[in-house]
Amino acid sequence: MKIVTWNINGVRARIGNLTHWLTESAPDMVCLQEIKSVDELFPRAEIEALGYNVETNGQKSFNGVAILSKLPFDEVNRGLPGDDADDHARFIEGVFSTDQGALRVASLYLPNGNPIDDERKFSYKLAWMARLERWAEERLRLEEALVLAGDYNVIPEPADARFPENWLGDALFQPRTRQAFRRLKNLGFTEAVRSVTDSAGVYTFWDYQAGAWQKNNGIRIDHLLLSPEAANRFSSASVEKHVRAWEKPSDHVPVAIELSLRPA
DNA sequence: ATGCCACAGAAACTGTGA
Repeated sequence: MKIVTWNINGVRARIGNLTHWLTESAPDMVCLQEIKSVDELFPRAEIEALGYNVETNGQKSFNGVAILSKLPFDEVNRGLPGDDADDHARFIEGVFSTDQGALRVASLYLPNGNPIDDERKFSYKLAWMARLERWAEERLRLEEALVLAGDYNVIPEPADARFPENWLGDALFQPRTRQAFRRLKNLGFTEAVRSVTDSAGVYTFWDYQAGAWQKNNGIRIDHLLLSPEAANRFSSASVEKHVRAWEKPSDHVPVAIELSLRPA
């Protein structure tokens, strides 16, 4: 089973791009972030026509996440628990039946957190990460195949940026941000890409500005975390970098994993 | 120190992103 995370940066602006990629890449499941659309305007017909079930947690203008799946949804949950006052659409979870039992997949869009001296921004990011950690700890107790896929807005290590020195003052590379990501991983997750390669220069985002793509000035901020039950079925990971060179690209590219699971 | 570029929504600009 191929599971992919992709920050699409506006699903309506990029629906042609998305359907072309779905046909080419043929994923079983896709976690989208930054759909920038309310649920009513999400272009579901084009995606359903390719054989996908669609569940969204959208919002006007910003944020918004979705899961596209060839497997039917047994259950859908919207929103990360832990703060009833948080009205950002950054989280959706789906549960599926496989030959190995339940598969639980979350599509998450972690807050950017900049600027770091703005309490409303950076502390919101850290609070969101703390909520994610609590939620993940609870879910791990289920001992299911669990995949936390999304735009984490976290550069985990210096090797995950072409120019790490440029990111020292940025919320994506702050010590507290990196520590929160380590704390989450250390609950018992395997980070998919880093478990198959320790190479520097693996990036998932290149800014639109200042020719970042042409200069390969990238960062690795889109991640998939696997529970032990998912990691035991995990065989490969790949970054679909060529998509960044397409016409009207997202600034992020798809990150894919393969799990040896079959539909129930 | 800021803009570079891009999207959405309201409206020819602002907010947000990373």
